[in-house]
Amino acid sequence: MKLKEFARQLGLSPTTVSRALSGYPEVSEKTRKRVAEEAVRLGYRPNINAVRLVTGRAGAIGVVMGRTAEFHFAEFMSGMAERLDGEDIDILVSPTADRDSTDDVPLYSRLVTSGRVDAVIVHSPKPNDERIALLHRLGFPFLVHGRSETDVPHAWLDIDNEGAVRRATSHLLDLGHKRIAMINGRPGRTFSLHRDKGYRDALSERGIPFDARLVAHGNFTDELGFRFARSFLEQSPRPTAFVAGSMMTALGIYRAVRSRGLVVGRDVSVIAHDDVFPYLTAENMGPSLSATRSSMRAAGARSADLVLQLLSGRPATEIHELWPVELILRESTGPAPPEAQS
Amino acid sequence: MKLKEFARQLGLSPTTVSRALSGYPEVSEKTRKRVAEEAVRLGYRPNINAVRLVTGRAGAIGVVMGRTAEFHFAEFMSGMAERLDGEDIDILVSPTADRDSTDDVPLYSRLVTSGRVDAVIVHSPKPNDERIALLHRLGFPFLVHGRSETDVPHAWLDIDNEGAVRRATSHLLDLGHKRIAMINGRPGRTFSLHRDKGYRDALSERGIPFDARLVAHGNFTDELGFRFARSFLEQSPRPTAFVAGSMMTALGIYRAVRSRGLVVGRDVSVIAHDDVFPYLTAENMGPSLSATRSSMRAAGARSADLVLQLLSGRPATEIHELWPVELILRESTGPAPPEAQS
DNA sequence: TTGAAAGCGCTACCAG
DNA sequence: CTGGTAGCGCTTTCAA
Repeated sequence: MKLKEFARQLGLSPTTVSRALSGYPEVSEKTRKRVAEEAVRLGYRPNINAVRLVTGRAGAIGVVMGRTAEFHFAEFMSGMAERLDGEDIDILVSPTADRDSTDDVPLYSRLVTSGRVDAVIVHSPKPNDERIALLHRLGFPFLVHGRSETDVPHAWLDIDNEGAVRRATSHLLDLGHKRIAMINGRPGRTFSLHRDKGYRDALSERGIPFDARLVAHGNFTDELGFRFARSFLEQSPRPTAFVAGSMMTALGIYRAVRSRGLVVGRDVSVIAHDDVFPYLTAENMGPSLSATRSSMRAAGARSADLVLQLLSGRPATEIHELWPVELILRESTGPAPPEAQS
Repeated sequence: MKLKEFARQLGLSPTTVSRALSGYPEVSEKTRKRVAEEAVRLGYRPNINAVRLVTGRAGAIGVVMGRTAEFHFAEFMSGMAERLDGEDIDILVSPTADRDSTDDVPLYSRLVTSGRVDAVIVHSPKPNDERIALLHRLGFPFLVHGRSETDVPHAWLDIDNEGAVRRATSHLLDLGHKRIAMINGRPGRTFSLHRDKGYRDALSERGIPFDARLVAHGNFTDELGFRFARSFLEQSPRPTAFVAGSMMTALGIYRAVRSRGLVVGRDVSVIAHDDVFPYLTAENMGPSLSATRSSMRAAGARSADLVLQLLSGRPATEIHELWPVELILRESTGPAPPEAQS
């Protein structure tokens, strides 16, 4: 059913029907109501592609899915979907075969010029991120999930990675730990750098020297968590505590600790960052995992919300949100073992 | 830059340019080449919404993201993206706030009539799935990832869940296990039913009676894996082996086994289904996890491929693929402990 | 408050 | 092989 046909059945002009459906003020309440009801009854829905052509809006927000970050990503998108429900805005996942293409500049370029999306969300930026520069140059609306250090003004939403890790590390120091290892995220990303900073600052506050041999960077996989933890535990004296970038990393660390005949929470303490997954919970690990905690789903929902604001004209320079991170203590953290105290 | 303007700069008609860019055969090779080069040079890209309006194609494949299945889902989508790269077809994730909305019929209905997508992929069907009936009724192209038992002819891609679990169970029986528990997926879904069947058939082949107290159904989370495994292990005699529906479930089982002071691979054997995640690997669990294995990413890529075939006219009735599943034995499986043999 | 008509940018039919 | 042109279905001036 087309607009023309539908309008004729109502005895109205296409103009009036269009206005009624779009909620324009100049249509009488009575007419609007009638149109709305009949649309449902007769199953009339405007052709979305015609609407898009004429309005110039794509009706979608673009995201680029990198191969490495995807278990976070699904949660984020889920949150977006939650917020976008009923908004008539879609989420467009940009196809790419690239391995680590979250920062594939040509891809963003294509996405923007293709007219498929009204805005894009940039994930895991670097301090000096080319994607941000590109998007700004093109004058295209975008929101950064994370932070960069670019001069370019832009909208962003981030969690306080630095503060979270500082607190986690300080807490371990409070417990008497002196050799604290950190298995951080991909090198070069701002969130990893912020976490590095939080870690170093906490150490230096207590006058504990930074030891580069206790810090590693890489993707958030159980595999790397295990490998790095194994190698750290071979040092002498070995670390008595770990700060980990993700739940998957923590799984690897737990396994490494056990494989050395040690016990998590007694011989070795672990604090990880928990993005709050429905299928893998810090509380349910054995022993339950102390964690810095911030919901990826909530970030996705709020990001969608902010993009919507951006699209309705709120200046990007006004849109900056830094979320605090909770530190939740469970069984995986305990006092440093006596032999390490000495 | 619009087509008209671009064509004028080339000294050609819009018609010819359009045809050249779309690869129509009636354009001379020379002209086509020139047009293609100039398009890149001048940065001309057809307005996608105009193309969509006039062709009636949406240029996107729709997927509905359920809240519960999402860690599989990201892998699947990643695979789709891999295949769709360069095809000028997007993946559209349909926004929904519903908890378990993978089979939200009104949602599919809206998705189809909205004109946003050319085809949809249906996940985790039930034997008699309403979504399939709906899509068939509407005459809309779709591919089912999984199987149903409906009479409606349709395209599908599935893995051999029944065979996989039959082999896993048989293997455990070969090892002397007699009380084998199964923690399966969501009740009512065809894949869960197929796995149930594989399990029961393997038992009955050996004349071992089916015991409903050893089977549970639910979402694939570590939490449920743990809870079910705990409760099974409280039985007397307790099960000496588990068949698990997912890696997350297996994590929960491992923890439950350990929490009872038992050892996986010695006191209790575990085989799980592994969808092959980059961030959590069966091989890296402790002990390494024996698994039935089939790549979700590969399924996503192939599904996208099949949808493309569907859209280019291949009959849905021809598109049926059943993928075999590997059984990979690692350390989590071993002979039934002697006391259980008796 | 309602309607007529001019496009949005492109494809595809029909001519040449 | 190339070009003119009629729409695709809708929104939005402008006029009534």
